[in-house]
Amino acid sequence: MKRKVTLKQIARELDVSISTVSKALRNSIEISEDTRQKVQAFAKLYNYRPNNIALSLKNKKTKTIGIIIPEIVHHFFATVISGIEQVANENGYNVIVCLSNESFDKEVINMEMLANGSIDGFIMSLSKETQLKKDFHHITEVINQGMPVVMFDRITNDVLCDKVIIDDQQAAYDAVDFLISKGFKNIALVTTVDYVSVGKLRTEGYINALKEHGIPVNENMIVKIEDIENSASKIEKLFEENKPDAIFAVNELFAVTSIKLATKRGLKVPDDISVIGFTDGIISEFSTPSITTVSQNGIKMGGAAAKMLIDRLEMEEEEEENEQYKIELIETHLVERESTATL
Amino acid sequence: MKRKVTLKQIARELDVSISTVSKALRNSIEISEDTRQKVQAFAKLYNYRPNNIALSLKNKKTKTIGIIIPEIVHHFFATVISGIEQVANENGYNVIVCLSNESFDKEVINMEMLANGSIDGFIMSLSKETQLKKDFHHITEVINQGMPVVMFDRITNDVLCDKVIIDDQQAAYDAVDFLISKGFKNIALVTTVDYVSVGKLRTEGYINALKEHGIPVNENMIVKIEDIENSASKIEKLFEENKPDAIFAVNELFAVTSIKLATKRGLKVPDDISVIGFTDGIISEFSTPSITTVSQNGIKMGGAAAKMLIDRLEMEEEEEENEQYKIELIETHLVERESTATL
DNA sequence: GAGGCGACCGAAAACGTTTGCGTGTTGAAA
DNA sequence: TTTCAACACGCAAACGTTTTCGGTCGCCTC
Repeated sequence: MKRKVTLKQIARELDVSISTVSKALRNSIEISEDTRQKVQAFAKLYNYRPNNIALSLKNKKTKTIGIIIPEIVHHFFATVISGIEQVANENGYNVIVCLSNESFDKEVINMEMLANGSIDGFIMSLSKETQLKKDFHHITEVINQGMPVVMFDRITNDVLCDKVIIDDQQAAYDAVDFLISKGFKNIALVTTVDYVSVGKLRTEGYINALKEHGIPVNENMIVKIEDIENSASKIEKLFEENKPDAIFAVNELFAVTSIKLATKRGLKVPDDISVIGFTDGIISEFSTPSITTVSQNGIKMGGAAAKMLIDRLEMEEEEEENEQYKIELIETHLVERESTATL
Repeated sequence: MKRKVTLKQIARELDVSISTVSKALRNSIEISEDTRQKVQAFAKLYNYRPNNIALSLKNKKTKTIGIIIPEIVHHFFATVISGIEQVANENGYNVIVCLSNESFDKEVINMEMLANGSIDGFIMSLSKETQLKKDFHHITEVINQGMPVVMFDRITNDVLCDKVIIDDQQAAYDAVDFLISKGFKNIALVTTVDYVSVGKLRTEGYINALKEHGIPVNENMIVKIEDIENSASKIEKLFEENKPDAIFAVNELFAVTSIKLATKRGLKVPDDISVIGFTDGIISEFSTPSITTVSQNGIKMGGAAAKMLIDRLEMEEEEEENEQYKIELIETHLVERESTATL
């Protein structure tokens, strides 16, 4: 077992000083051609690689991005990470991933853990609990210490920082507008409870679309789901009492669950009822029928977030002063599949 | 913007030495009660936290685990990460994730990047290209430098290290055995190309199950898929020429694709044909019909891998010498859903 | 032969910790 | 008054780098 070789060891072997070795390896003109060759040959032979930790300490830069998300077993978040990782890698950064599991406490602990020098900046999406508590002190604290933060998807306006989002309201509007253009008038909404920011915005988009087309909003057509496990009865009640001819669901899990329950009642999708989901994930693509959905490009979101963070990290001090926080909108588009028909 | 405070700054403010501050914070009896109080109060006020990088450099431990996987947009790998992260977190470790995107080169680059001090050990699953090339020098090199590696799922016997796998052959055998017990005799296999280790093992399990029940193995009933995009024609040909009454697919993507193509031909699942998949992911659970599958507990695999790695990392030197490499088998079980019937 | 210059190299500081050991001050015992 | 613990604290090294600032040659110039 040959341990990693250090500058000091090379210096000792070759009977020169540490600084000479360092300079020789970086091709400094201060060092004679002769010594340079010798050192480089030796370094190559012993496969010398500078120690990242020592470099980080010296440069006060870790070249590492911290990601804090609620869950990773969730196609959308996985695609975002994928997008972040790609851009990060292209720029010589690594990513370190922490999961809050939708818990406020774990989000705080993870942030504090990483904020002590392990990373250069954060990319994060809020946990449900954090959104519910509206307590963002852990984030503002980190920002106050000079560590940049980029929030995506589940954001809050109470924190000043760069953000990457989709226009949830517009996207929802477009989806419902699409249904209306297909001739549906009895359109139900399956959404989250209000404190989930994206759920709320999508709900607003739904309402706006109906209003603009002169369709009255019926509160009974709006189902708010807290917990997917216990959602069945609420959705079944919707079918029973309101007989919608179309459903707009704010995520793909709600969409596929709605389809399953509809099928169970003998309703055919899309012949008897059309369904549109949100978030173009595995489920929408592979379930039968495949689901028409608002595609939210996670790769793009992640990439944009990473780019924003790295840009800020590599900004000169002067620029930093007069740089405003930005909000980047990632465009969405409707992917039409089998779960929608024309009335 | 108040920058992070260091020992040095506290020392200067309080007019004591750095070592006094350090010892006071660690409650050393060397320091008087008085000074201790003063230092701790000051540290608390300014929210002092030791710098992780400096600690890493000193202790030669980063308390960070490197994960290298082919993809993250893949439910199974996401669950594994989730399992790793949980166990790692409980033990005070962070995880840093790198994706090889099934590329040998990227796998090598990522490993080299992390091996230079950034992490204490690796948990990894091989990329397809690496499995194809059978070139593992980057892994053995890392191990030779004294950095522990735990491989999971896509492993190789050419590298000596701890491993976490499922008994792929047995699990496949059980799945096919289940189909046979339901009365099926015309069982097709949709699998990967041979160099993917798990695909090969599952294929062997399929063959064994048939043989043990005296069912002849028909090569035409075995479809090997290289690329999911171009798989349709091969599977369609299978339906056309061999009319299987059941299909065993070695992953859920192959299973759902088979179902889709069957449905397209007018075959009803499970009335006309039964399908069993592998890997219990989102698709199996939510597609219609939901898919009977061999459940491969990613969370458990990840947790076991993390535990093995951490155990080894925290082993004393003496133990380390006579410690053998272990292979841990994670049990699988069949989840029966709607895609299988009794003949 | 003195001064200057360029080529080549080393010492040391710095990043932020921890820790073994040395040292000064005190109080009490002799 | 001397001696010796005990106590409280500081010094310095160490982890592995990079980089600034000198320093020592040898050679050239006048």
